[in-house]
Amino acid sequence: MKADKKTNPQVQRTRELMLDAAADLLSRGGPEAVTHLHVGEEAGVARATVYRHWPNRADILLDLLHRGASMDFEPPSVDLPIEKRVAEGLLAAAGALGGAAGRTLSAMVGLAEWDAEVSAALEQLTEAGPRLLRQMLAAGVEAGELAADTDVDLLADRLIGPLFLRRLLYHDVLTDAYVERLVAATLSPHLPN
Amino acid sequence: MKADKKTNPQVQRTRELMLDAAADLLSRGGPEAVTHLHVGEEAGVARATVYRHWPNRADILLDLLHRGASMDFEPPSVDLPIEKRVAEGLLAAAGALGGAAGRTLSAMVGLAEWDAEVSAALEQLTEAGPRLLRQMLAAGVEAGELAADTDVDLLADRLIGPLFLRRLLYHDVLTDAYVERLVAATLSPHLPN
DNA sequence: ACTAAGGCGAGACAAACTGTACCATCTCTG
DNA sequence: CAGAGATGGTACAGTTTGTCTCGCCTTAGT
Repeated sequence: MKADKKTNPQVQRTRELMLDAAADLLSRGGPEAVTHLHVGEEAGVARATVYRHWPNRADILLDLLHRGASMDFEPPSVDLPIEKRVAEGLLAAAGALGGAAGRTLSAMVGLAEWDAEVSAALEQLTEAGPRLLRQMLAAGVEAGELAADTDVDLLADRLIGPLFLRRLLYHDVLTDAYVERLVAATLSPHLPN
Repeated sequence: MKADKKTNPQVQRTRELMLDAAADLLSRGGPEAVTHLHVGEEAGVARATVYRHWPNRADILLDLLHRGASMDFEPPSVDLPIEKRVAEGLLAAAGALGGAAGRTLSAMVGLAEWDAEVSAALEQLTEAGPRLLRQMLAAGVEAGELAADTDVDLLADRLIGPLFLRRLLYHDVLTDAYVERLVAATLSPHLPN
């Protein structure tokens, strides 16, 4: 037997080169710029090689998204009050949205509407952030920091929704002040005091 | 002189035919399906004619979006309490998002990130809904239905954001129950009672 | 180090798509 | 009715897409 595709260093090398090029193209020119031709040129790789790795253009984008799924947020220290913990998490998310991740997300939103696979990838990708937030909120409820009848899912939507709205639709920069005002306004009614 | 392009019925006829076809293509196959070739075939119009009306593909989409900018919402009756008025408006918006307008919006979000003209059109298009909502909220503040120190812009974001989040990112259907829970949770702390 | 398996580079190729030009025909305006 | 102009249909060159082949190079196992 020969080397497995997943361990062959030659395959991995060209694959990384091509994905780097594709990520750059996506960030600079949007999904339509990610073609086999462009990726090959940008990566210094034969066009046929790009086709060998990904028969369809959508496959390139999917791999790109799965690769960039490192949207992992650190759970903040538990010592802080719930407001600070939530604000910290949302600030990290807001920062990520401001960079390349925001552009990638825009691209995915536009693609996911008509491509089931991209839609599934988007679902998987966007689940990470909210899940951590829901865990934080659920912990807050359990600890009595939030009202016992709090609807955690809805509260998570109400915290994340405005950030996506301003970033994706309004193309606004998400300032720290905005996030803090949002957290304060959304969370304070649920606080016991 | 001959007829103006804007009043010539021949021009208007083919233009409407092509825009109808383009709208159908956009809804069924996304922005990439809207090509001069496809629009011509779908509209039963010569390909050259499509080029005569719009030299670039982006121009077709822009006209499509400006045409579909009839996202006008009726201001609800003033007799109802502020919660009901807001809920009514958001329910109308949620309904619109569930149909073709939602798909169009998805497409625009994906395009606006890399196309300044589409971005401007999106801004114009998405300003209508929030503006009416802000007016409703401002009227509520003025009438004493909402706390005097209410941040109207932020409150509007907090009402609209979750809807966009669930529709565009999670691909969920926006149920009436969800909208009502959202309005109740978001608005109740600002009510005077 | 040697060898066989297999990925890669380079090019050829047909097919489809893009953008433009031309002209005969049809429609609108006055 | 007549002229201006828009459309249909076709032709054309240039580009892009997808597939294939062949010789070279890297890799894994001996």
